[in-house]
Amino acid sequence: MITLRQMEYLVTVVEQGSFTRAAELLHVTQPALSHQMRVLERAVGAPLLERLPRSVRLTPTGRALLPHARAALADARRSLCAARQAAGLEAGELEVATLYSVSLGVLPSALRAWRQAHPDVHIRLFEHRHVDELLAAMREGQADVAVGPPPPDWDGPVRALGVEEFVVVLPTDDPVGADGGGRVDLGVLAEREWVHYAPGHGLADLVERVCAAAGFQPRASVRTEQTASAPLLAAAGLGPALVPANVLPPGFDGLVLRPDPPVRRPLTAYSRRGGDPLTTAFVDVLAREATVLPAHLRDALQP
Amino acid sequence: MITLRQMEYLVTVVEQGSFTRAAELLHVTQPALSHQMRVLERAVGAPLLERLPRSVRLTPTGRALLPHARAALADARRSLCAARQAAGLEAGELEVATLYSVSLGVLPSALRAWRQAHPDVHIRLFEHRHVDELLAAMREGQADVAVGPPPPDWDGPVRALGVEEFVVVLPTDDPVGADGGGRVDLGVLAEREWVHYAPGHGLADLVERVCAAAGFQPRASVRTEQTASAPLLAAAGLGPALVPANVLPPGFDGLVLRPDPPVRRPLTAYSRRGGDPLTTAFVDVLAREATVLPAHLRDALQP
DNA sequence: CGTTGCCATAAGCTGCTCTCATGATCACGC
DNA sequence: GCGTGATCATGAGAGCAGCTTATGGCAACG
Repeated sequence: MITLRQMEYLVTVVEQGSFTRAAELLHVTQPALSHQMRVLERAVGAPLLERLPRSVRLTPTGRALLPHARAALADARRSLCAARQAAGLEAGELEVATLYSVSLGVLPSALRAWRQAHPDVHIRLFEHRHVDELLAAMREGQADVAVGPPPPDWDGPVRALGVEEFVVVLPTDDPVGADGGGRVDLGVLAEREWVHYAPGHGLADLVERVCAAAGFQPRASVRTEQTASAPLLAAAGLGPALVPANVLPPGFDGLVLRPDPPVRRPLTAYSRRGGDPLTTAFVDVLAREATVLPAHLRDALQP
Repeated sequence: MITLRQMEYLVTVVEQGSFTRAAELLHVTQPALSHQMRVLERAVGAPLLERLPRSVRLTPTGRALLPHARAALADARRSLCAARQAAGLEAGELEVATLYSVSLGVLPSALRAWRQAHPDVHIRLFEHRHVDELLAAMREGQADVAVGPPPPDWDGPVRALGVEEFVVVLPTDDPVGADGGGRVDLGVLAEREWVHYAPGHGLADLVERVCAAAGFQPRASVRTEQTASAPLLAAAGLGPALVPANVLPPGFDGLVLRPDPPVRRPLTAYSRRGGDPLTTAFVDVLAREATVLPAHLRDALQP
């Protein structure tokens, strides 16, 4: 059975007159494209393309097939478009409220998937420094959906997205990393000066609460407003920082330790009751695509 | 990206009003169908089907999508049809000449694949008892393509299909099978009465030739005109038979031994020069699909 | 003649598509 | 009300398809 993908590949090769350029456009490698064209030719039973040294041209067989291939691709696009219009998903604007750290760590992958599936639905993002701010804004009707910790006394739909894990960041050569098997008792860092968050920043409260549970109040070497700065400053030697694991990029150059006991924060997507199809669809994409615990740290953080 | 298969599945479910019946028609299981409908609904972002206890009905979203799905499927079929018509592959008659044993062992799988891909191209089969007969018929222009051993002094295209392996068949409890590790020196069977082939049958010559090389002339308990009978008669105890491995069905109830030295016969597809697209396409299918060495004996027969 | 451009092929990895097994829900008949 | 049958959903596992990386072959060009 020939596939829409094969037809799309053929159309692109013909338009570009080159396997190599078509492969680039399609975001696959040339051998994959070459192979699929062969598969398609075998399904038909005759060559569709004539490979010339510096170009590619259609055979008469290929010329007969091409317009129907284009039509099939157009029909497939129209089927999706018509279905989405019927479901109210084709266009519009979706308002998303969240925390700074979430918009840095968890959201990007979900937003990427969403834009791919719904290119004409605009996203408007509201960022908040603190959990309480976020909830208050939602109660006042700020956005269609919020992404944050479970909201107390919320009467609309609440969808669990996963549990964020916090990690301690230090320079690669910090002596605390020499033993402990990738874990650290926060009490060991009681005398350090910490990379802390600015007052009113949601993670400041979390750091205070966690250190208090470990028996000390952290002194700050620096207080940052930007979640993304904290791991960089810590790796540079300004002191330990406690950050959500999901804000660390792959290949982050620093010492990453798990606090013992673990510091975790569940994340949810919550919206108002009687939500529209767009919001529902977005929450579905979030639940599927949000990178709450990034793959490159998942193995290291599991018990 | 939604696929033609998903659309085909949806159309069939809607026409049948039942996942179970649609799955039967499509020759897949119900869970596969159920899963693909879910995948499609996720790609769209909204339900397409409403599952009722004894039936299935379309949602408004599904109703919007369906006509375009039908159109895409129709365009895909037209693309294949148009391409094949341009290539001269859509209809017609193909004449195939071969040996009795080949039409029994090697050809069926290739013909099955051919009929699937080219349902409107009729096959006319000419069977011959002997290699020389086959070649003479082809020289006289009998068929479009012949399947048999390499033809001497043939001036058209010759395509190798693989090498047939011959095996000795005996009853399961024959003492020759007790040692030898699945192999047998034909000389050991010199005093036996053989299940032989009728004079003029191509395999009669081959048996005579092979036994002469082992130093004896076989006596015949029976001479059969039918290649398919030989293994059955041998397994029933009328004597050893030498048959192409590919005529043995899976689960054949008999002792199967490899002659030592091995007895092999290459097979080719040969046709006249300047052959038409249909013949070329058929030879391609043959080269890909012909079961020269069946999978269930392949491991046992390898060195 | 050497270099560059471009497609084909092989090997290996990952994700998709299927099957089988099982569970949940509903309708129907006794 | 209970048992049975029909039907779709979900989970686990196997095999296959589709991809990537590496490499080779061929033709054109300087």
